[in-house]
Formats: sequence, structure tokens, C-alpha cells
Amino acid sequence: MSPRPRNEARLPDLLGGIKDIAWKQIAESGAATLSLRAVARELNIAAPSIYNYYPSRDDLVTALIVDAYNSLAEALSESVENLPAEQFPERLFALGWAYRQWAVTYSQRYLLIFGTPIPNYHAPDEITMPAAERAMVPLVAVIQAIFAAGRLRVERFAPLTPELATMLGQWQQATGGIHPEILYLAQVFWSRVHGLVMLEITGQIPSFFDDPAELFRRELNTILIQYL
Amino acid sequence: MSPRPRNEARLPDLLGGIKDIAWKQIAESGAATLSLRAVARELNIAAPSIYNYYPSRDDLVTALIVDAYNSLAEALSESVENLPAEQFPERLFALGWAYRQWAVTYSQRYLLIFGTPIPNYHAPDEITMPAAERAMVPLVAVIQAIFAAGRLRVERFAPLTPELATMLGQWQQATGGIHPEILYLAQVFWSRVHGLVMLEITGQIPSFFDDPAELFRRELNTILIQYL
DNA sequence: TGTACATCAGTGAACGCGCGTTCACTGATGTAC
DNA sequence: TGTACATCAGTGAACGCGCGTTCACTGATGTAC
Repeated sequence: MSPRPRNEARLPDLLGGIKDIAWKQIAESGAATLSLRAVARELNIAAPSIYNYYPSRDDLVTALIVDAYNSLAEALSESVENLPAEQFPERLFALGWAYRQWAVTYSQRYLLIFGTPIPNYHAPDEITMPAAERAMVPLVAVIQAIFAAGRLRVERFAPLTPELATMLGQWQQATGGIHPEILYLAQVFWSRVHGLVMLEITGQIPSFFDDPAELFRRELNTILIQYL
Repeated sequence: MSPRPRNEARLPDLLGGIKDIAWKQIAESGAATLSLRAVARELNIAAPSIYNYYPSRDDLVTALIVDAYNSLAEALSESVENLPAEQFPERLFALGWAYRQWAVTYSQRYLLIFGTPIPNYHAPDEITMPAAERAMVPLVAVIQAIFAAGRLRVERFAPLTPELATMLGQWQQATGGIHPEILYLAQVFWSRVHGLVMLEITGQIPSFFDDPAELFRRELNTILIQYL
């Protein structure tokens, strides 16, 4: 006797609906206060129903985190897909700009993946880390292309210490041979963009900056001058 | 009839003790889960006693935030106070290094002031913002000294757009005339340092970096090459 | 085609928990005379 | 010096709240014959 298939038509799509409402509530008051009961309430559903879809609150949070990384990865990919491959500065700028754009638009998603870890929640690394790595792929690809074209001005950076070279070597092996300087520059490009975005999202940019985007634009342009 | 003075000797210093335990608990499990009852429990004190010292949980949090900013400001000041005034690169490096050092040592304090805002807590800007600005003073001072010595390589940065110039001009007025480029460079120096530190503290640096300090060192040295 | 039956998504009550805050109190302390 | 008294830091009980999770259930659905 085969198990009866779910009657998809009978009921609203709860699997998706739960996540939709969860995102909505996260957008309103942050991930730390996300509660199954509040989600159920807004769905006009009994709280235990959610357990038919997610075995626990933490599993729902994990699913949301993965979705957030995928959403970011997609935004980054899209930002460069229509730019000619050889327009290096434009591509790098577009990535940085899209990163901030996504972060500002979905600031609570951004904080969910990059902010203070949620109390009493531990992300399962084997699920969460691949998603995080995927989000970095477009950036590494763009920098790799610049490097391959011989346009990356590596000499403008402080020399690689042996210790750092060793660590980057390990990373190189794991990525199937991407040049250490590419990995390094991707990492620090990310950290520079991340730093400004994080300050903006958490409200630490002095209020004189009516439009933090201008600050961001100059920083990105400075990065271009420095990298290429 | 004058009010009776508190009997300081009779009891332990609860005003300080409350904060000490609060810091301890924040260090253990983060600021988001800080609870008056838990603090009282660890102090072997009835929970309502705390209300003799702080009118509400939020006021305690505010006091902690101010302390955290002061602690950071102090660490930054100390890092440069024994360096000769004309050793510009060393001073800038020391500031960045001390920033990371403080952040790594007191990561939960760092997250308290720079991480995801605590849910259902709103910091009173008039208390919190001056403390935050004070923490920036040593950095601005060092960059100002470099600028005054004519050693700041402003031409290496992307040109100032009119919009950004206007915003920096407002900031300049509020600071009593500090040159806009000084303010700008202080802001982006901070954001670069902050970006790497934040990634490290939230566990986003790839695990291949056994010692993220090396990553940080190269970034700081690169900043020095670029700034001076 | 009709009927007995297995499935299982959703339910409502309940458990135990911890929280911030209020309230009337109590009892040691220091003061005024 | 001794005593009546005002002070007020700390107390214990209580309020109302929301949470994650468990449990036995129910009833519409689809299936096997």
C-alpha cells in the first residue's frame, strides 16, 4: 500500500506560506524575535501545524538562511550577467553596488546571515557553508578574469607574508587551484564592501551623510583605481 | 531632615556588581539574551532589587553600551599614546590593530555596539551617539596629523563628488572645521577595519585562515601603502 | 459504482519555562532629640 | 547615653505574557476491493 500523496489542492501552500510570513516578520522586527507561534497566528493556523513542515524552529531558520544566501548570490550574478566580459572595472563596480543594493533592500536578511548570530541557534555548517560559498562565486570569477587578463595590480598591495601564503595555499587547493592573490583580493574586496554596508545598516554612519550611497560610490571607485 | 546617606559598607557594590555580572553573561551568551532575572539570580539577589539601580532593563543596556564605547575609546587611545607623534604609519597601524584586538577580546561587547540591534531595545541617541563619536576621536586625530604634515596621499582616492563634498561639509562644520578629506578617510579607514573584524567575529572568514590576524595585518599594511 | 478503510495535515489543550515589572512588606541603619 | 522614629535597599509573591514543543484527536481525502 503506497502512501497517499498529499492533496496539494486542498490547502494553501503552507511550506511556502510559512517561509513567506517568516520573511515578512523578519523584515518587520528582525530574525532574533522570529517565533513559530507568531508565524502560525498570522497564517491563521494552529502552531503545531508547522511541525508538519519543519521539525523545529531551528530548521526553519536554517531554511531561511539558505534562501537568503541564494537570494544574495542571485542578485550578484544578475548584476554582471549583462555586462561584456572585458569591462572589468564595470563588472567589479556592479558587483559591489549590487551587494549594497541587496543589503539595503533586504537589511534584515542581510543581518540574518551576516549580523550577530541568533541566540540559542546554531547553524549546521554542512548546510550553511556551501550556500555562503556559492554567494562568493561571482566575485571570485570577476577578479579571476581581471587577473587572467593581467590587469590586476597585485604589486599595489602589501607583500604576502609566508603565514598568509600558507593559508591561502590551503584555500587554493580546496578551490581547485585558484591563484592565492585572487582569493585574497576577493576576500578583502568583500570585507571592504561589507564594512561600509554593515555600518550603514546598523546606523553607524554619521547622520551628515544623507545618502550613504555616495560614500559607497567613492569607496568602490577608489577600489577600482587601486585594483586595476 | 536630610535624606539618609546610603550605607555603602553594609552591602556589596550592587551598582557595579550588576554591570559586572551583566558583562559576564553577555560574554557568555550575547546581549540579546541578557535578562534582569538571570543577573539577579547570579548575584543571589531578588530580581526587583535591580530596580533600585536601573529603572528598567533598557536603562541597564544603555549603560552597558556607553561603557563599551568608553572601553573601546580607551583601548584606541592607549594604543597610540606611547608612539612618537611623527611615526605616522606606526600610529595608524597601531590604531587598526588595537581595534581588532579589542573586538576579538571582547567580541560580545563589540557586537553589542556594532552588531544587529537588540530586539525591542531602542538606544537613546543623545546618550549613545556622543559615546560613539568619542571612540572615533583618536582615529581622526591621527589622520589629521598625517594630513597636517602633508603626507596624506589624497590623490590616490577617487575624486570627491559634489554630493559627497556637501555631506562632508556639514560634518566639517559640526566638528569645528576638520578638513573633509580627513573625515572621509577616517570613515573609510574605520569601515575597512570594521569589515574584516566583523567577518572574523561572526565566523565568516573561511576556515583556511587559521589565524585571521595575518589577513588583518596585510590589509592594514596595504592601507598604509595607500594612505601615506 | 459503492463501501470500508488507511492516511495524515491540521487541531486544541496542555506542559514547563523564563521574562519584565508591580506591589505591599520588613527590618537593619542612621538620626534627632 | 537612650529612645523613638524616618529612611530605603532588598524581599517574596504575584501578574500577564509569549515561547517551543508534545500529545491524543478528528475528519476530509483518496484508495482498494
